[in-house]
Amino acid sequence: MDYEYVIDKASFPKLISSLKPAPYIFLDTETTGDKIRLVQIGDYANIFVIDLFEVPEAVEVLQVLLSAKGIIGHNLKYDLKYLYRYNIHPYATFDTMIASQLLGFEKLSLSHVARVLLSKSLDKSFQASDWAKGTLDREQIEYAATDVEVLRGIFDILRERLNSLPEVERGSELLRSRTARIFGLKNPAAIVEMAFVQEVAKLELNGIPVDAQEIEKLEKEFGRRLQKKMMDFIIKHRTDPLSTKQLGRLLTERLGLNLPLTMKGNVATDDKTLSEFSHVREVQEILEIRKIKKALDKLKELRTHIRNSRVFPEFRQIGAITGRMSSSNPNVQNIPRDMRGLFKASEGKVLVIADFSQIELRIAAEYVRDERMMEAIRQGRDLHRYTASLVLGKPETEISKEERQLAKALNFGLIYGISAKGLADYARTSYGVEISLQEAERFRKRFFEAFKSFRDWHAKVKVQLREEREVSGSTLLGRPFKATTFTDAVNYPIQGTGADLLKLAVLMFEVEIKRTNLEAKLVNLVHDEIVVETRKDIADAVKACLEEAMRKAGKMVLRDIPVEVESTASPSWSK
DNA sequence: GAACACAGCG
DNA sequence: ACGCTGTGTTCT
Repeated sequence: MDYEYVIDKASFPKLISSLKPAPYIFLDTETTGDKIRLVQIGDYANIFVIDLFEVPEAVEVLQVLLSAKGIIGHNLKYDLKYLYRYNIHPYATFDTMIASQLLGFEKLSLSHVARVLLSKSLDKSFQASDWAKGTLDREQIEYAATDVEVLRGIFDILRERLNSLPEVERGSELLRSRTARIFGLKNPAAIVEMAFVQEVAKLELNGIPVDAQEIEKLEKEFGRRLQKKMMDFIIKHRTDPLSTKQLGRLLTERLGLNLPLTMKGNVATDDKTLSEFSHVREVQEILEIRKIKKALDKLKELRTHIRNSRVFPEFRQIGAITGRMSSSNPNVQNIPRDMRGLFKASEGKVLVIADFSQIELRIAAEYVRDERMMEAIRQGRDLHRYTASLVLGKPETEISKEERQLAKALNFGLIYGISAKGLADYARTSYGVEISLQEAERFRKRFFEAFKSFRDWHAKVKVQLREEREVSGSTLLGRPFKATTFTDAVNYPIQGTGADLLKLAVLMFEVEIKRTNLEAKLVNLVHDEIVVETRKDIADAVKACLEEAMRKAGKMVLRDIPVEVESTASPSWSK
């Protein structure tokens, strides 16, 4: 393998002139704590290993060179977070790890992907070597250069595979984007994911502002309250309220409650089960302790991650099989609604919060092209009320609250893969609507008579599963999926299209913000919601930008029905 | 350390 | 009934 180790300014002219013609550059970095030691860059003919400890001046070369280039790397989020710190902003990105994930790989390390695609084994033992030492070994530099060589090989194959995915009608605008043109990409979902890598890197760098003092105060307060309640409970019942095993014995053997069993044959003591016995004192005590415990856990989780009045969660770009993101350390996608006020913008700033209304139902309607539901959405009707009126055969004005709730469960059933039993359970546990299995079956039937395209779709999926044991398909932007159960097969395309839409909306927002010269920080993404931090004085303009971006994305993904966006600007995340 | 139960979110 | 993560207890 041919490479050049750059430790002197004298190498710059050669580096610049040889890489200048390349539209994209393969890139990797080796880092020490908060510093970059090596930047490996190359095209199909050259590899340069730049030692920034030896020639820090190379940063300026990289700033200029990469500002006009696409970069290709494995897990680029990692490299970008460093590069941004050095004010190096590549023009476009292609992440081979994300590409692999999109194509269904489960093991994602560069060495595994290289082994599968190139039948080449990679020695990764140097990755953890000492990159901070004065003079690097020849082996270390060679190892660093190898990564670029591997990237060349897997990029060509991954691009080819992405471009071989079945074509979709939506998102043709994306084929003119810089990402599509530079890397030669044809699949809209892949184009979105590749550009989105930069957004995830920024999201992680931005962090989310919190009220650190309030979190600490509440944690102490909840800690005291929990301790007291726990003590009382343990003394009174000689039972640990956090042990479901002991709890099961107390509730059934000693208190005589008739509780159902869990899958593994334990006594079920979850919230839904116990809510039927809320007249029992002990049950009230348990539920109260659980509530406080949960709040305390969340406060603790947040507190342990606070730095400078912010938390910096890790976001996995494709965290769910459907393409949704996930968040951890701390998880900021499952913050209890009544704790969102703890996420506070600092003085002079606000959070702009926007979400898509009923987005999955809208996606489902267009995905299966159910004319009746699409028309109802176009007319801006209350969809749950409308469904209730069709299923029950009476005017919308006569639909009771309970009937609307039942219809809501039916509509959700579309997204999750409905069954009569599932419907009855869900209506009871989530909405307190009690219906028999026969009634549930009747409602389901009426529902599918009203929305025939959904009936046909579900039937088709079932046949396909029986015959082929699996369903392969794609979201509206062409994100591929494979499902082996009915519920997955009907849910994946809907949830997946929702993921496509949110990511595209964030990209459009970025474009809109640049165009209008506004300043705004993306701070959280929660499946159908975008949270942005900005200065108070420009909040209205940023809010308009965000709404506009989300609507534009909505029009690209759903061509035949409107999306609706709700937004507010507020000092905190709560509304 | 793995598996399970629970609880929070969309 | 779909998709996640964090914490705690219990099993192996």
